[in-house]
Amino acid sequence: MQKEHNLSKNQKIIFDLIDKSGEPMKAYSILFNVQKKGIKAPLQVYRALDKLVEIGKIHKIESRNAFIACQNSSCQISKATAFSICESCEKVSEINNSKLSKYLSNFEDVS
Amino acid sequence: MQKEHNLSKNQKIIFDLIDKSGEPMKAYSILFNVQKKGIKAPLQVYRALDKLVEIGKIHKIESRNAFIACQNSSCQISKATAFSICESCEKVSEINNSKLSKYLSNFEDVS
DNA sequence: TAACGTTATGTAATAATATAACATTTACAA
DNA sequence: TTGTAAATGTTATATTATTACATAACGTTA
Repeated sequence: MQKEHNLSKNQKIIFDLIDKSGEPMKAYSILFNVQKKGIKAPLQVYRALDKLVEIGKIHKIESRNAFIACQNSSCQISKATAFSICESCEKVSEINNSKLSKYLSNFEDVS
Repeated sequence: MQKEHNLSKNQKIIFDLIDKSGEPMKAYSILFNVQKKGIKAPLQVYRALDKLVEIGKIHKIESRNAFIACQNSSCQISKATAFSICESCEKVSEINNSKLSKYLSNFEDVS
């Protein structure tokens, strides 16, 4: 089990949005969606996103510059995450493969 | 063996620069470095980078917005590439693990 | 509860990364 | 030699992310 984190106001607004959407969301799209809740500037979004990534509630899909809620919050896979991304429909899924996550977790560069 | 590609002028200039550097290079750093060779605009750089990625001569490190020469140009690993990135020194290495590349190559999302 | 350190927030400006749109030139096979 | 795809050149602009600085809220512990 992961440590319980009390999300701050902005963090909660932004996490809820991403979690409900179920798919990767981009920072400025998030910004647009939360403006009615008083979040007005990119930095407010990026700060919340940074924190949410840090505590493992969301992941950044680097190749898309987008953020998605973690699907494995109760297990340790969240520390070694990989995604599949369909090249035609763009559907993103968190890969759930214990061998892969073990390999990534234990990875040491021996070069 | 991979198909032989004849690089165009801009592609060759940019590939040579990345290949010689031996580490990930960012697009605007590349641009700065090739201005004396007549490449003056971001788009000229991005177009060459796109093509070089497409033919497998370089990889994009998505989390760094940077490009590095492929270290496996003569084998099929180049189609299923992963990198290790040191979190303190930033050193990047292309992972060479046949089981991993086989897993990635054969990956099918069954969800 | 007062004082302190830490975390979160607010705001403006700007840096860094990437693409759109359009015109022209080059390479090369039919 | 000409038709076509690939590559190039150029300007403008869109998108993504950070710097810098000020203020407020939270939690601890003296």
